[in-house]
Amino acid sequence: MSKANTNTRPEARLAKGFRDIEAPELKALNDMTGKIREVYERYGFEALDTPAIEYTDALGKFLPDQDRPNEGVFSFQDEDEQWMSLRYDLTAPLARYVAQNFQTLPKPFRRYAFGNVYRNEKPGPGRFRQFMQFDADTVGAESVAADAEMCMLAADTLEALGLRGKFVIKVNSRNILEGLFEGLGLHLEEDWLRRLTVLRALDKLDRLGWDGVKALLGEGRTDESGDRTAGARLNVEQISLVQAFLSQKIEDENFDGIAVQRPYGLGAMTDSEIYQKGLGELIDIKRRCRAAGFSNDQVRIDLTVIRGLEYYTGPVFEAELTFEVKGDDGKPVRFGSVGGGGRYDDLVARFTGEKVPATGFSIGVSRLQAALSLINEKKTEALGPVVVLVMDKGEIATYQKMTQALRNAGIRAEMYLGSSGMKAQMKYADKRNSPCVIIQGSDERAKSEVTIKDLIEGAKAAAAIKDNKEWKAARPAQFSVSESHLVQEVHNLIKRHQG
RNA sequence: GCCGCCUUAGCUCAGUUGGUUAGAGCGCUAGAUUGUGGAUCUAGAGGUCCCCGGUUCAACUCUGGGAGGCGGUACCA
Repeated sequence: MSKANTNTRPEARLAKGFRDIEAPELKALNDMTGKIREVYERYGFEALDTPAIEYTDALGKFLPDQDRPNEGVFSFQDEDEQWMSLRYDLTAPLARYVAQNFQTLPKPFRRYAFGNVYRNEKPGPGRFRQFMQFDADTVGAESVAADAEMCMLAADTLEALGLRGKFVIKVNSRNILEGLFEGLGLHLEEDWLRRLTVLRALDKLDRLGWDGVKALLGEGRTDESGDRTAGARLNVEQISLVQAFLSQKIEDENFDGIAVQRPYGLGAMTDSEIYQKGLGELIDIKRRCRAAGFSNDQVRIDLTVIRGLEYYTGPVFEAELTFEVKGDDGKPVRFGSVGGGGRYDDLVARFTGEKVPATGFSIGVSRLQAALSLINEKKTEALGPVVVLVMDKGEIATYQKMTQALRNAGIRAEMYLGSSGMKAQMKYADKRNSPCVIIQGSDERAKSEVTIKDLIEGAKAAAAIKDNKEWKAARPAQFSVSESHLVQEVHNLIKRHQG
């Protein structure tokens, strides 16, 4: 290839917001999803896989008043000019599936799903444009019992992942917030934009604190970079009402009974029918969780939980990690929520016109894994395959036979497939993290033996040896056995290293 | 989207107040060691100094624009 062609060659690069996952992380991922799956199965959810691509209208993501899809979703047109999109969550495809198979499904329908979802947004630290979710949903159950179960499922799942005492499932209800809006005099029809702004502001409470949120509720806020965010233009009385409202203590420390402490002046707001409905839901969920043996630390009422803005209609949940980890720069890393969900009673109705109650919980697998990997800082690297060295190209059949014998005994093994000499083969095995290499040159062959070199022991021995010649003469951590004992000896060696 | 910072070897980064052959560490390849990975030493390969235009005798350096990356913020089912 001449130099002139250089600029026509593509650059080998990852698409922005996407990433490669290599063996050690893949293993951790598989372990983790296995544990989640086990809990979901135990709760009685049924596995369901749906495609990564759906028709855009089925996902409900066309821009308002336009025949173009929402910018946040990856979309393209097929040859019929129909818009298709990569799924951005697992709930919208579920709604489509339920609507399509409504007649034949058992109701309530309870399924779990696991897979990659895609969002066409600016990636950030720990935020990618492809990431994994693990969802469980109950469709067709109106009872708040179904919501309570979601909280239990979430708690049990995080317990199963070894996070006992390190997480909390926070619960709130949209109906509570609806009560707040009624109290503020913001009505659904004429004030929906301000209501949205209020929700957005409250959603930032954990990051900005009350000072920042108050600014956003009022006139707006200018951040450090000089970017201006418009506020909800509430007046001072309204803002302090919001703060007082959200600071209500709904539960006492022991939660033997529900103790509602109302700050002064909230009477009118908390008397509303919709607020009482929400309060009833929260108390019901708490009672059920307590009865099922979940503690106050595991499932807690928190009126500041907002969740998504679009489709939730009742209780909402958020799983949050409560421990702090310092990043490479020594600054604490925020994980935020690693999962969430809630009741969405209108999603299937988009297709059928029939209102179908549903509630679900979703784990952000990728984010949770990032958090877990910071706790278990030392990730033990998995052993690679045993490598059978090719000492003599004329004897490849013999080497292949040895390799196959190891494989048949359930041992990961491979014959060196490159074309380099012994030294390079050793380096290769080292890089593969092989437990040992198998050597049979003419010396061993003459005696019908093989040499097994233990790379892990060898590495330890090498640490003590300064002089290379001496070390090589000693040939540490290797031994010869008769050909017939090869499999057994390798088996023993691997067993030793796996503890 | 908005604001700020950044872009020099595979990686992490020096450097040139604008001057001729652009450096280091790590990594890689090879040799010292003709059948032995990880220590040590030596050598070698590897660069359109992000791209396009402008100023200049001269641009990797100054300037204008663009792209990409990072961070904050906004949006986020």
